Amino acid sequence: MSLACRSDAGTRVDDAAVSIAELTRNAVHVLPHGGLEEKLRLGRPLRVKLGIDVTAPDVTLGNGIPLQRMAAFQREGHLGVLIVGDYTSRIGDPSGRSRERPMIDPAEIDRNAQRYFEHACTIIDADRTEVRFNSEWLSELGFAEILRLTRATTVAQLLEREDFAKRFASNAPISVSELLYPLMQAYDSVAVRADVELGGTDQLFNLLTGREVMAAYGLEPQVALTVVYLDSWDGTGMSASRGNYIGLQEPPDEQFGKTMRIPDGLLEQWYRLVMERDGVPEGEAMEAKLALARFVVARAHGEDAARRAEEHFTRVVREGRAPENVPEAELSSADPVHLPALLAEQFGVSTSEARRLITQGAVKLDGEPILDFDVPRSRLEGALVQAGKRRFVRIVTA
RNA sequence: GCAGGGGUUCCCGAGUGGCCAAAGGGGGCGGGCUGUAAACCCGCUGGCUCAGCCUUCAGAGGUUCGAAUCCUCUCCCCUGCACCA
Repeated sequence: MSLACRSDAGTRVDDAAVSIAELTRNAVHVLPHGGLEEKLRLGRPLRVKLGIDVTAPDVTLGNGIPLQRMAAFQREGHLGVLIVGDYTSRIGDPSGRSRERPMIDPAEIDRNAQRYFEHACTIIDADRTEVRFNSEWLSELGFAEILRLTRATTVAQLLEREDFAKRFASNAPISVSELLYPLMQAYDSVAVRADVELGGTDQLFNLLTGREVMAAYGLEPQVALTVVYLDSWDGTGMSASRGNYIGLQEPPDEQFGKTMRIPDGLLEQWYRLVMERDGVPEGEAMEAKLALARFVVARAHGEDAARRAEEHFTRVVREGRAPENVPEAELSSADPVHLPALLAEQFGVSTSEARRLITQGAVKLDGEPILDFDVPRSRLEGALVQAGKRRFVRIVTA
């Protein structure tokens, strides 16, 4: 595996006025107390670990929150270590109900890891990041070694994890392999000699188990640093599996539009977590949200893209006009043209749905609603076809 | 292994022989209002050149004029009990 970005270069560590506050910004737990200060006093680049999920289709803005912490460490000269749980995901979660779920094949994991890394690099510093696959060490473990690992903790301790505790209390099943999960993750910390491990608040238990296990292996335990979760426009945590996410590398217009969709009540949280600003500027919520959207796009795609995305948003969404660059499509030779088929092809909907859109008056030809399924070719040539507010296509003659 | 409870359309969840492409809610889409916010209102939400036809209620058979609903077998999930290292 050749992930391009490994470098131990630049070991500048300012031990003095390093801002702990900056490193622990938006942190919920930093354990143990004083642990981070102690690590920093070592005067060498710290190894800051973060486990990443390569089964998900995209890297989200929510994933970006811990990545931003990693970036903060990197700015101080420390090293980020991204752990790809390829081995862990190969084991799979046996409690899942989808029996069919095929093991993700290694090639796909590689692709996803590469993509994750590229996306993450909009936030973190590629030159100070190491990407490791945990199969590298986990696949080497023999049974005796695994038993040694399990001796680092006890069932009672593992059962303290909240979801385990709940399930245990309610007699819901807990598989042994699930119980082993935290241990595998902990072993990763041993393998990469982590000084700090980052994670969402739900990871606290796993991060602390990492400390236990490291100690059992005679290593200085890592510092556990958890950060707040980012809520999405539906008020629940942003997650790739729920589909309520903004991808770090989504097209600018998408990122902009989705950001504008968040409820005003989330502005304060997003300013704090995403922009790392302490307060929302005075004035219209709308203005604050526009600034936020610009920030999100600019970080991923640059200032120019952010400006264009805002222009696009203003033009298409606020003013209801057609965008500047409308994709073009050619007509097949039929006459009259069957509109549902055209819409289905151009906008990726079923013809049944296309029919519904037409029936509901959502489809417009040059701004005029059209209610017919079949339209004369002549009427379409050169016309701007619109479905709803956001889907446009220009018909061109070949 | 034994006993019981389950598997319904994107999700939750009703439905126990015809009125079922399947209640209700969520989500999504379209529209109104607007700031692609919130709140509220209306419509749509399996597929198909669509007043009709086709494919869905874990899977395979069967009963019936007719099955998501009844029977048989299979698969899977859950709960309890047992067994074993």
